[in-house]
Amino acid sequence: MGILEQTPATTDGTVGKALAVLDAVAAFEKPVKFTELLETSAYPKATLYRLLQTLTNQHLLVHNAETGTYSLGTRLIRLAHTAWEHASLAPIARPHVQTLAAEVGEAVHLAQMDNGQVIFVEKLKATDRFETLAQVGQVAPAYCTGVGKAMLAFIAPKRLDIVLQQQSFFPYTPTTHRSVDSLLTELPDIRENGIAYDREEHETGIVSIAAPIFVSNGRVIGALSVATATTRHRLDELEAFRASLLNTAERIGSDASNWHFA
Amino acid sequence: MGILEQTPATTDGTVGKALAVLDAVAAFEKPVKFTELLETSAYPKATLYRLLQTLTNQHLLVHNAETGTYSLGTRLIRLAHTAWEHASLAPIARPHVQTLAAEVGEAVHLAQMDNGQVIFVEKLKATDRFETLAQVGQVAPAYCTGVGKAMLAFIAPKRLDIVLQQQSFFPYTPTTHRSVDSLLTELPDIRENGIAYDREEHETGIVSIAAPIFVSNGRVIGALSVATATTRHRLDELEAFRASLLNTAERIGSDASNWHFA
DNA sequence: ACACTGGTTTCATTATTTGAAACCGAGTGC
DNA sequence: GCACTCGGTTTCAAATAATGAAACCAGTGT
Repeated sequence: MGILEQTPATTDGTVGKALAVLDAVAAFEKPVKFTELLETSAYPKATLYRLLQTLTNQHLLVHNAETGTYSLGTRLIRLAHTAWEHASLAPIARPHVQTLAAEVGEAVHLAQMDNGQVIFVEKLKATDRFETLAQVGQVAPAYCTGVGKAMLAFIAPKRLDIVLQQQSFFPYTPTTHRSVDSLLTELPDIRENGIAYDREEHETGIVSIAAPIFVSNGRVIGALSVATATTRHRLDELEAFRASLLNTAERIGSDASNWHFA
Repeated sequence: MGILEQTPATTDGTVGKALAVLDAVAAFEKPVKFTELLETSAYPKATLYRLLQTLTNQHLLVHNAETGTYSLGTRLIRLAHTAWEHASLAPIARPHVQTLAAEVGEAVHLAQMDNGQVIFVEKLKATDRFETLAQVGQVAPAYCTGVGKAMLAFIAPKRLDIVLQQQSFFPYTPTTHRSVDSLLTELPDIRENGIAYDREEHETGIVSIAAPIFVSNGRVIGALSVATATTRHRLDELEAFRASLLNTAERIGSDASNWHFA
């Protein structure tokens, strides 16, 4: 496998194609008509048609006969529920995250690395009664988030290379890292302190302090952060949560070690 | 298509098989070894092997090299996030559900029908700060839940027949409906009142009052319920929430009508 | 009636999937 | 050390499913 793969999605077989179509549907913000998809997708009419049929049969998509549109099906939600419960750190970490959230009174985020991106598997905010769960499952870039950088700093060099290539370095804000090099200079610091900061790099007005989560053999399996709006706290005030944060991350890691993460 | 299909899962193509394998993995509570799956699955060694590889390539599964186990991948969580946001009632209903939850001070559940089962797309509890979101995506039987019965009472007769066949009528508690007939006798009541009750039919000590949610053309698209433990309230006390419940259901329905449900 | 647009089906061709069997590497017991 | 089993992986010809150009069907507007 070359350093730069020609086709990133090595379209393995029919399943790959079907999944690509599924993603295409997901990419639209709303129910999508056959023709709209046809323009997007690389497959000829008949093929696309059959793929859609298959996906619909499988309840991954739902076809609304009246409007002739396709949207994502409920099977995905069901699957994801189990995925989330079994494959993610969330269930293990939940009690610890809750304690931390209650203690700091700010939003606590739990994230994992997913194919170069950061995926939030838990978001809790003690003050606000509701909200939160709308965002579980959200993804964000690794290079400009606290949790992302916390993980980047500790993953194996070989994987780091790959992941770095997946970063876009889009300049979300003035402080966003705009190149691999810029990002790389920060990582040693993070490694030394075991703490990463998001200095409004992803969203203006949002800062966070993040810590990696290690499993017993030393591998990073996720990261935990306390985030706040600059209108509420300055970044250096988050420093106050540093000890609790590290502590919680530590505890989650050890719990995870005794469970399904090697 | 006969009323009773010989093969319920008409294994369409490779995609169907892959999905079946995915479900098989999901069915296990923990990371699963190749051999364990082999025993379960109907496919020969080589085939299963390749399907697993494909799924892993596609990040639907994750393969842990050290322990040689497969578990559900993060791509599912990501997909489901969008599925949940776009395909479910949840985003539309959220504000209304929140208001209701705050008002009644009890757990509010929002559910949709999914292939004969009830799938909870939102669960909120005003008192308890956290909890809840662990359960979004959970499924439950239709015949013994408030939301389930609320929907059953109003779906098209043709669909009702099919859905009824998908019910197990497992007697969870003494009050659980134990046959189609038993359930059917209750539906007219529900239709008349526009309200369904769960009289500890699914779980001892848990009762609920539920209302269907209609879209402008009269189709049911979901149901809303207020649930409580019998230790906190008796069923007839839930009656107090009836008006608010119906009101909220109504409002969600009309919002939904103006959006992607015909 | 006529030409379109949007979706569905046909059918011969092509490429993918299939699975029995062979293979491989790492333990394990002897 | 050697034969042997236990996962897991790969081979290769045969079987099957996917493909896509084109034909075909509604509806719909004109």
